[in-house]
Amino acid sequence: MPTSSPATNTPEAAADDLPEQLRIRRAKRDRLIEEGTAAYPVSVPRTHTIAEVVAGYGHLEAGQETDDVVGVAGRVVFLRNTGKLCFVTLQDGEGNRLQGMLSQAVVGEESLARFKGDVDLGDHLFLHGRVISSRRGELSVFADEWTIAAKALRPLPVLHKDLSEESRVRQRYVDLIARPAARDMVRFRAAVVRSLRENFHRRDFLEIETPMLQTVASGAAARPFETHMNAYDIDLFLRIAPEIFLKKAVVGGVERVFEINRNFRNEGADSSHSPEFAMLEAYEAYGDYDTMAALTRNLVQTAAQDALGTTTVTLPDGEEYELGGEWTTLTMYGSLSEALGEEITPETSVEHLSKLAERLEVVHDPKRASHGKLVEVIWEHLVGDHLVAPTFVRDFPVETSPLTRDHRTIRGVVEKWDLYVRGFELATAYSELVDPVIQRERFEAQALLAAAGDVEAMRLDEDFLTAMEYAMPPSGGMGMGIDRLLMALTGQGIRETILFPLVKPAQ
RNA sequence: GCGCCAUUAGCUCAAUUGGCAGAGCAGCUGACUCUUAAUCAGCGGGUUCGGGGUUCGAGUCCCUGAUGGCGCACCA
Repeated sequence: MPTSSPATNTPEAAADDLPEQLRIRRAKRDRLIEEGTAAYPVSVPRTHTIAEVVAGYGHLEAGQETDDVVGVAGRVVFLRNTGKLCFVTLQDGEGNRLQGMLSQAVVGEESLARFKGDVDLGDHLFLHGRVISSRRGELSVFADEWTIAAKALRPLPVLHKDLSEESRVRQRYVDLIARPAARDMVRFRAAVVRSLRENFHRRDFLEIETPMLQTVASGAAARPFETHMNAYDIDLFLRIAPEIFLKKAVVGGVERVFEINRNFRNEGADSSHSPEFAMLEAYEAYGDYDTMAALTRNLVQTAAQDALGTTTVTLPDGEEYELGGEWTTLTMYGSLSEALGEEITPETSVEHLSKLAERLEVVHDPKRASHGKLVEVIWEHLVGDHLVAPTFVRDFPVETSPLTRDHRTIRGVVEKWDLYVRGFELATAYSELVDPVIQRERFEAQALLAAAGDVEAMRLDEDFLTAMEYAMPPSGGMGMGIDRLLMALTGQGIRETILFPLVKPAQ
């Protein structure tokens, strides 16, 4: 039974309501402090990281000892308090592990007894001593001194079982301690984003940051989050896309530009949609959707190579997915016509498309049925849902793409592609619409949809049109979901790729 | 938004037809100078997600709410 000191340091009697294990840990902390031992020292005299010791001494043979003395620290993830020789395994944030050995003959009876009584799984521990290899060949620090570096008040979860999916996202810090795949994802994501940035820098693209708080949320078809600014007493929106401002930058002469930042969409959340998600957008003056396709393929393949070391992705189920080489290109009308066995063109009537949709039992909102909407819905059903290998789908109907320029030769179609990877949309690109007169007409068409009740119709940004009237050079533009790129490179769901995904409060 | 499934000890999970709420790890006490998810002896630990109902009796059945997972819808 722990010598429960008078609970002078315990804030409230509520401590009595705590589960047994938390009460015991709190009592240990209080006792340490009362005895004059820091439970949370300001620092410990660390000389080496765990990784450095592993790298420097990993070659030791079983039983081999050195006289090299190190000070190391890490989280206790394994503890074996035997009689006169104790074992403890320390882990760093990357999951590197190093064993400590504490012998009564070296540290003395009193110190070893304190070690057994004070040190728990989950604590941060400092060890000072010689680097040796145990008789069983485990690299170890043979401690002559030890100190608690930070006392854990909560027990670690079982380390050889995964946390429940809910705990993983609600307490990611615990997930990171317990699950190697969670640790790997953090570093993998950083490597991917770094690869993207370096690739852009090599191409002389400038990275800029555009407003997140906007008076009009435009640039995409989506419902925004709303907020209010007190100082100006105006309603503001969290951006749904950076597109409008990036194009303004292009007008101003920032001719190769990109941004990697967060978008916010007030819509459903599922395994491939998050209310806030990281987006890459890039614009290139004097480029078009073909130069964007080449750029995008290089960005994805280079990121795979940089972060993964290969363009062959191994999915969680063990299957391999190839991102390397050239990618298939389809046209939307061509692939749809082929799948249907009849020619579908931009001239095909809404009535006929509606009948086709009905026959194929494609669900769609009849109130929003337009030629473009129907073509896309039927295409997704017949073609898109079955695309597995990386595929560019080109040349979309005009109605659903208000920011894209008309195709240079085909009437009723715009120069836009979507990149599909394993059935989801990874990226999209346009030959940007730069004619301010046509752009205004497109926005007016969207306004009609909005008036008819389409909450996702694109909003008009007057200042954007003013900017266009100063003339924007012919340009290509591209957008890619960073979280989706991580999904493509790992096969994981979007919530695993985001370190701290939004979760509903448990109440 | 709709449907299905889940929620039990610190963690991961059991509990037969409605009949004494359990295991492993973790914890506590003790033994052990080479342990690796150690072993051995012993001991604690529960608002069975919240609220209501049926019943002699509810973890289990019914209603309702919360959270999560999956599917559908929505998401150019």
